[in-house]
Amino acid sequence: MSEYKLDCSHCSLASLCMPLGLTPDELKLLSTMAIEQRNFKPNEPLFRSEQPFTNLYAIRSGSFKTVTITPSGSEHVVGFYLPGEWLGLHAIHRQRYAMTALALETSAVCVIPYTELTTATQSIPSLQQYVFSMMSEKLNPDRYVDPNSSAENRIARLLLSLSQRYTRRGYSAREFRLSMSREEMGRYLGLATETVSRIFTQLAQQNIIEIQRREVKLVDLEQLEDLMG
Amino acid sequence: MSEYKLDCSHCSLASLCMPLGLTPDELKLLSTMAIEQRNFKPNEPLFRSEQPFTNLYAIRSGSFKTVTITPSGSEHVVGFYLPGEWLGLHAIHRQRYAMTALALETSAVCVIPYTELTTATQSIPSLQQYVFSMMSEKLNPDRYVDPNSSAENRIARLLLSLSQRYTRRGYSAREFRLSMSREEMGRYLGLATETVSRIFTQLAQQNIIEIQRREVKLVDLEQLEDLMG
DNA sequence: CGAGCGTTTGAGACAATTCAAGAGATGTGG
DNA sequence: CCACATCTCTTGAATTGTCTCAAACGCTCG
Repeated sequence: MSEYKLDCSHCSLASLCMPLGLTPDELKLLSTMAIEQRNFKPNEPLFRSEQPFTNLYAIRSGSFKTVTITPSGSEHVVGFYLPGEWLGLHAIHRQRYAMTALALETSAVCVIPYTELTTATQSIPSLQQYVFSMMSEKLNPDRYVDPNSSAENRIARLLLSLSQRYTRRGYSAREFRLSMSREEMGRYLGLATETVSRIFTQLAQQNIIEIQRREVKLVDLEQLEDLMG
Repeated sequence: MSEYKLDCSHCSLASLCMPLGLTPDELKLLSTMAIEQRNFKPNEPLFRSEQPFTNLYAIRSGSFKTVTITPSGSEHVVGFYLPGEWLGLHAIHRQRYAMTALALETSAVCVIPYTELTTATQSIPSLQQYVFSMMSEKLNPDRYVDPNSSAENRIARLLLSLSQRYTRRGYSAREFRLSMSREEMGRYLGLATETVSRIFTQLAQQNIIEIQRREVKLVDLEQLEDLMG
């Protein structure tokens, strides 16, 4: 986990992570924020549940999962995070992280100190709007697993969600590499590992997807959308 | 659906809905916001899915549910809302409501025009903080149904969530009236109506709760918490 | 008092889980 | 660079929790 100084105004992900259309004055203000970069190896924690909240994190590269541990000791996956997405917003309220974030692969994040951010949002209206909007996006129902839906439905949703989010980041909408294991998908979707595996083979037999280990190809997007119900 | 002019500085719910500790100057600024009250009968819509987003709503009295309709026509309940809680935050991002909000009983809300709110947050730091905090709270994992959990677990969670939220509002933590039907609970928790009913009778037989129709009494809070696992 | 809706209870069906085993990758050390 | 250990993924068979279908009960309100 190493660190570098960064300036958002020169970042290639800025159009995703902070798409603001700032005036020169505002840009100057933004670059007073002390943004650092930190690098992570697979399975390294970004923050841990119950730690005091200080920073938000924007993903530069790689991916993360957030997890909670139930009192009975099993791990529940709360979400997956891709480049350009922010982690830690849930902790503003309690001033403590309520889950643990772990790197799914070699990854890098920008560290955004929360107090510096709120100072900036106070004088940059479009930045305030952006934070509101980003938090609002996460409140939308399609961001959560519908407990009424079938296993097939949940997996279709996850694949399409990943597809859309990769597309926004300039990757292929139809072909990508899953950075999480079957078990992690299961613990996110509320399904047994075996069920995830079975559904994947089913979808492949129906020629809706092709899948070899973690490489997926969405062959028939229309049928996949139909499965979402 | 009738309307009245309101001033937050004289509202009895202000300590819940906008607990800000404002300076006199800030209070003056806040009271320039044109807050109206609207009243609702059971099952009246507050907003509908796909309508353009203009207002946030704070509940003064009564309760609401938010629902989405799946393409196959069935209703999924996304959440329940009690006095002091805000509705519509999810719509900031798309500038459109993504669900329909319906009154569960006779209810009243404060209408908060979003543009006026963001103007106010820009000059009242504690108000900005409050909005961030409120949105952040909704991102916490205990706000969502864990698709991994058993029917018993889900119902225990819902009961305890309602209990806590009623407590904050000065009602009894142990005894309250459910404003939603078994069916609505089921559609929220991802369970059949019959399952909800069965679990309630089970919990009553174990002397963990007492329940008669919609009147609940949480007899053994500890055991109920254990069930949350 | 009867109509209608919400709730409860029972029995059979089914989707997903658990348990069990094997196949296929990936990594390590000699 | 191969051999072995380990991890992940797949497949099968039995089990189980929840759902669906069906019917009866009990409020509530006209």
